Amino acid sequence: MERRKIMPGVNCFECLPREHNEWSVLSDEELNLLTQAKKCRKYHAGESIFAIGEPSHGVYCIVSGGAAVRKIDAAGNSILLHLVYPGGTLGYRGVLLDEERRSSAEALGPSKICFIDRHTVQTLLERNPTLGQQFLRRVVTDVDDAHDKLVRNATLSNRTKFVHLLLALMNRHGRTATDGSRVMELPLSRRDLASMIGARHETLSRIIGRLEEDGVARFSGRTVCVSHPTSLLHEIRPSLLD
Amino acid sequence: MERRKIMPGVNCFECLPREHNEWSVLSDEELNLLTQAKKCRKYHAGESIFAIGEPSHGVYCIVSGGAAVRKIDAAGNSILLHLVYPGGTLGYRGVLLDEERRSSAEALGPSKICFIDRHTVQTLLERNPTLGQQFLRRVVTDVDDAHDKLVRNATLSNRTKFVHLLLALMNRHGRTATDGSRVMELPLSRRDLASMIGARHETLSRIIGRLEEDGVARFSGRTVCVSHPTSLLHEIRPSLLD
DNA sequence: CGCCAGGTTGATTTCGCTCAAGCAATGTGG
DNA sequence: CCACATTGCTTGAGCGAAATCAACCTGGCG
Repeated sequence: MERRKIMPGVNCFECLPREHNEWSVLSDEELNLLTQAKKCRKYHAGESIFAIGEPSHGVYCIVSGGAAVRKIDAAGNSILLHLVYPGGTLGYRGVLLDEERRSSAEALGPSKICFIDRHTVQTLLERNPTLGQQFLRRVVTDVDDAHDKLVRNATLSNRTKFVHLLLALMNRHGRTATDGSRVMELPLSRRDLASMIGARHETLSRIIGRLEEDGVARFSGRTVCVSHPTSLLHEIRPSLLD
Repeated sequence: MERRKIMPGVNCFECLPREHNEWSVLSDEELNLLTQAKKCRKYHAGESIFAIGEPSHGVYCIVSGGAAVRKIDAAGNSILLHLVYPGGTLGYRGVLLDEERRSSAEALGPSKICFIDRHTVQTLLERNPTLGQQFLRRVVTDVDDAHDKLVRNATLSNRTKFVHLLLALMNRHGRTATDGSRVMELPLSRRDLASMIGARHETLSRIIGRLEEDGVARFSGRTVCVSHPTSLLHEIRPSLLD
């Protein structure tokens, strides 16, 4: 039998990531409602959060860990759209439009993620208009990010797109070593990394090889080391044409 | 001297496109406020609505005609992001995030477009929470569209992406002739069409040539004729592999 | 008339995809 | 414990799509 991994102890008052996202505007009374309604769960790495075609029962809030959002293209290829980190909210599309899920999500690593059912979301939105404003801000920044990605995809080479991705991942997952170099453990397979920049995994393999040849970064399994972080920034300069 | 093309006669009660968008939920009193606050203007084809770097003073509502939204990539290339049609709202990003414009917009053809200043938007949002919900729905569908575009860009060939674009444009601008063929006047230059699919304009030229060779469509200046509309749909099938 | 913007066409090269093989790590059933 | 599949990654060879560089054509328009 599947044992429910509900964690009753956690409450939203003490939730640290919550202080910096859309739920920060709730009153104590509303926080009480949220605490009782939400269902917090631990996910293990790679575990599915929701799948394409499911009804959208609610939104998910990342407490710790992270999540990856996927889509499937017309030919059946899996495309990794973006990653969500603590404080981020997941799955609002289906809930707000009252439609089936059109993307899937899975835990990036061991993660704690709260589920908030559609009814509670609706109630809170009606009771506290400020929450709607905050949600609006989140979604607008999401559309903004997507547009920036579209622009990059339109003109950049696979190599440059990958360097952009590396920089973004390094920001989230990297540590600065004592000698100033940056190191991280990649949270994704090469296939997924490739899909994020719209390339085949073989192509990504070659790009990685070339980055190593050029001394930009060193890859060993899922460990990446950039000895001179500015080399990455130098890569994405549009060859400054002044 | 520049003559202001304000049109005082138009009021939001009679605005037809408004009945089907986020502003449809306003009360009579709120509609009065909107009618008095909004500034309606006629734009001629290609006229700038707002530009990158400007402060975001308000949102724009398309009454008739249309608008094109652009971004500039790091190398200075102009990328056409998407088109907005009557009933659509423009420029909400800068207003809701209180930031400078990061895209520009221009009239697609002769257009009537209303301006609603940030203060009025804010007032209406606070006074009528349902408006916020409606706005939320609009922005969520926008982010959804952007994600779909990202997925298409990740895997499809330039030719297929262009066929997708043609279909979308045909839906908006096409007429069905007596013999069942579909005809439209392209609202955009080849350069802009190319930028929408992330290709060079030379490449688009060749794609158009090949589409004509293959009998899919005929191009003459800005006029496009698709004699058998299903041929376009047949193009975008992922070679149906059961 | 010359000039210019927008578009087409050609020649060449580069990039990235496809197909294919090989390899290491991991798992599985006998 | 071994034989064998499986999965994720790398590498190679060949090819095709698209970018690049360039010439040239057309229709405005001063």
